[in-house]
Amino acid sequence: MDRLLAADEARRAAVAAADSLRAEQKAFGRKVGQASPEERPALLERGKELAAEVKAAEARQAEAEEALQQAHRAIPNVIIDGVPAGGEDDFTVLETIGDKPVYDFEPADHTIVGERVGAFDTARGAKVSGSRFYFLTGPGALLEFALVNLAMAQATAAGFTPVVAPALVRPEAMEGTGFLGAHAEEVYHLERDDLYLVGTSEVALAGYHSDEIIDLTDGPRRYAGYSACFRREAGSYGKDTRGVFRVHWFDKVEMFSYCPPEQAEEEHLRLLAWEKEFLDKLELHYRVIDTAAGDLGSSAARKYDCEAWFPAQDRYRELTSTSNCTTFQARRLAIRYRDSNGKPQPAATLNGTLVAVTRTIAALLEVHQQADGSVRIPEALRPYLGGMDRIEPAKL
RNA sequence: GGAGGGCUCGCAUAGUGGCCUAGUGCGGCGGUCUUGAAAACCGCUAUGAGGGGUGACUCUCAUCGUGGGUUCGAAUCCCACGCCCUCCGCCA
Repeated sequence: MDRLLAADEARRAAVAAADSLRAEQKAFGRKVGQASPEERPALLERGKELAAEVKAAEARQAEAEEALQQAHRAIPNVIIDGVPAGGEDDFTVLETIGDKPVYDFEPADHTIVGERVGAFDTARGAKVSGSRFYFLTGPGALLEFALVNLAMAQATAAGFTPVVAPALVRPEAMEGTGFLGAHAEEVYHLERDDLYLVGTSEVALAGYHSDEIIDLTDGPRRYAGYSACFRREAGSYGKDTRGVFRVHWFDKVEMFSYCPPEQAEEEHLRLLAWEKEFLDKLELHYRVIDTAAGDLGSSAARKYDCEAWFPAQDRYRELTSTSNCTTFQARRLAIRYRDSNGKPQPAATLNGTLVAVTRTIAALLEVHQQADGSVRIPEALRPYLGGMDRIEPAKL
């Protein structure tokens, strides 16, 4: 913090120095313009000196501004009061919804169920693209579209603007959303074109209103973005290697909201409520956690995760996650709104998963499997599957 | 991939080295006039950084797509990049 204040002080002084020199040069320029051709050569000597001084002052200004930027970028977002302290395991459980389902047989891992009903093919995924890739096949492919359509229908009904967002973005968007900080190793980069593959459409949806002053007088602006998502999964070697639980690529519908900072905490709870509504429709048992400060990443000031119960793993695993980024992303991306005085101010940005397709399919297969090897389709999803109420085991 | 044209303060446009402290029109906002409105007239009209006043305000600097360069001086000249448009090629 001290470093930041010092850097800002230095920048202010450098700017003031450069400003006054520029003013002097400007006045001098006018004098030269009005001078007669005979008078000019004598004046130009002084002009050269002035130009050199201005140049030097501007260099110092640029340096001071860069230093301040660096100091700023190094600092992650400020955590909201009440967020649990500590690391990954120090979360607080806020609530638990539903009861653990009871099985009168030994529930199989989602990988087994998926193969049994022919929902995906990871062996051929690996053959074609490498480990952590897959083909969704038959009922799995249909489930993807059903889940996406159910999510988009819910979001649209709630007033979100549906969006299909680009999966490749420029460095500014990646940097501005905070993904080149602590999570830089997670991100795919295309060197040749200097483009990044997004890990979430949050990146594109935040970039959408960058360098804009948006109108928030009618309340938050909400977008539901669908895109492919790519994650290197560096540092997770050997973790969740089977099936489609943790993969390098998946499709996702993401909620994204822009609102005035003072409304951000209530908006965060609304996003959480929409996530819960969706999980309820899928008839899943899950809990909501308040992620600890050490596990927030650089952009979030608070993060709630919904973790569904996976019976074969006998664990709660993250299905959705919603972050309140307060003004962190908006300050970097120049996303502003006019406050009640008409003055531009950084807006707050928030995001939340509606459905991360493959992981949700994994949950559905594992949770709704039946003794006969079939998988029951939750009621809400059936209209999007032509009325199908169960997936039968594939032949062979 | 190749060739050409373009990017100016909400929109449209003027501006080819100093009188640009960026002009004009439209739109928008406020006012005068009016019973009310229209018209007419007057004023205002972006962003950032910094300074002055309790405040309505006011002053300085920067910004003409972005970044460099040339020059005493750049919207204007040079280079690179981004984006848009037209045509050719290729393509789902």
